[in-house]
Amino acid sequence: MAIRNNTATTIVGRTNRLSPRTSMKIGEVSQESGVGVEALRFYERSGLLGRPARSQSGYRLYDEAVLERLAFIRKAQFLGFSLDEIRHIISDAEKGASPCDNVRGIVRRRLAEVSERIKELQRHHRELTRTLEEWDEVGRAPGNICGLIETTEMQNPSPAAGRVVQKKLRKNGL
Amino acid sequence: MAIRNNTATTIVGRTNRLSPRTSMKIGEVSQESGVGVEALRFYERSGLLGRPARSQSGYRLYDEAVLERLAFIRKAQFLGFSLDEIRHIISDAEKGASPCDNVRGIVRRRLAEVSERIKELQRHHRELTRTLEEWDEVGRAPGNICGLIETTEMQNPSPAAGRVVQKKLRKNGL
DNA sequence: CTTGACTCTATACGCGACTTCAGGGTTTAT
DNA sequence: ATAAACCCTGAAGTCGCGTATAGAGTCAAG
Repeated sequence: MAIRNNTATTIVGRTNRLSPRTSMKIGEVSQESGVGVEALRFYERSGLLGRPARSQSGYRLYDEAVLERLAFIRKAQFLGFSLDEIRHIISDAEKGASPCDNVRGIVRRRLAEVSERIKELQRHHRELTRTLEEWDEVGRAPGNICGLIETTEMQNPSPAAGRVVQKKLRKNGL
Repeated sequence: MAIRNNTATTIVGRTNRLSPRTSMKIGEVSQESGVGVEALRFYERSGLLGRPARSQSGYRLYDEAVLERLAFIRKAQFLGFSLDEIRHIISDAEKGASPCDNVRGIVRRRLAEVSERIKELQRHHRELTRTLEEWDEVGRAPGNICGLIETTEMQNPSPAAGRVVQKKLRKNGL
C-alpha cells in the first residue's frame, strides 16, 4: 500500500523541495500531487499533460513542471472548469494566446449559472418544505399510489419537467 | 413531425377529455404526457409502467390510467426522486403497503441534501466572485498558462479537491 | 533469486436517464 | 398503390471523470 520514494532517498523522505527531482516516476507524481496514477495516465491520454520522457524500460519520467500543471488543473477544476475547457485553455496558452479573457468570460458565465442554480434549489427547497407541511396537515391523503405525491402540485407543470430538471443539472454539474 | 390523433377524430382534435380513449398508441401517450416514446418504452423495461395490452400487430395499447401513472412519475421526479426510488414506491403501493411514511423519510433526507447543496453552491459563488474581483484588480497576472487561474487560491487545498467536487455533485444531481 | 512494490498497455466498467441505431413490420392518407 | 408516418425489438451509445481489471514487464532489497 505505502508508496516508497525510491529516487529521492537522500535526506528527506517525502516532499523534498531542496532537491528538485528532475525525473519522477508516476507514483511519485501521484504522491506529490494527490492525483491518482490512473488519473495521471488518463490526463495524458486526454491531452492535458503532454507526453513525458520515458526511461529505457518505458516508465514515464516527469520533471517538476508537471506538478505546476497539475496544480493548474486542480485549481481550474475547483473553479468549475471541465477537463475539456481546461484542455482548450492550455492549448490556447501553448499557441501563445493569452486565454485569460476567455477564462474570465467562462467564469462570469459560470457565476451566472451558479446563481441560477442556487435560485432553483431554493425554490425546490421551499417546494419540498411546503410539501412536507401539507403532508403533516393532511395526515394521509387519498390516492392510488402515494397520495402524498399525487396531491403535490408542481410549480412548473410543463411536460416532462422532471426529465429536464434531472438532465440539465447533471450536465452542468451544478 | 406533427403527431396526429388518429383514434379520437371525434370533435376535439387534441386533448379530448370528453371521450376517454380506452386505447391509445404509444405516440398519443407521448403527446399527451410529454414523455418521449423511447422514454415510455424505457420506463416499461424499468418496471415503472407494467405491461400494456397489445394490438394484434403488437402495438402497445394504453388506457388512460397510464397518464396518471406518468403524472405520478413526473411529480416524483420533480420532488427529486430517482427512477429507482419511484419504482420502489410504486411496488410498495401495489403490494398494498402505503409507501407514504417511506416517502416522507426520503423527502426529509432530500431536503437536508438540498440545504447542504445550496450552502456549497453559495460558497462556490463567493469563491468565483472573489476570484473575478481579484482578477479585475490584478489586471493581468503573470503565469505560464493563465495567470488568473494560477494565482487563484483554493479554499480547500486538499489533494484532488477538484475531483471530489466534480464527482459528488454530479452524483447527487443537485 | 525471489518477492513484492512498482510500472506498462489496452480494455471495460460505473453512474442516471434516457437516446440512437439497425433492421425490420403496420397503418393511414392521398 | 405507394409513401409517409407510425410502431416493434434489442443492443449500443451518450455525458464526465475517472476507476478497475487483466496480463505482462521492471526494479530494488533481503
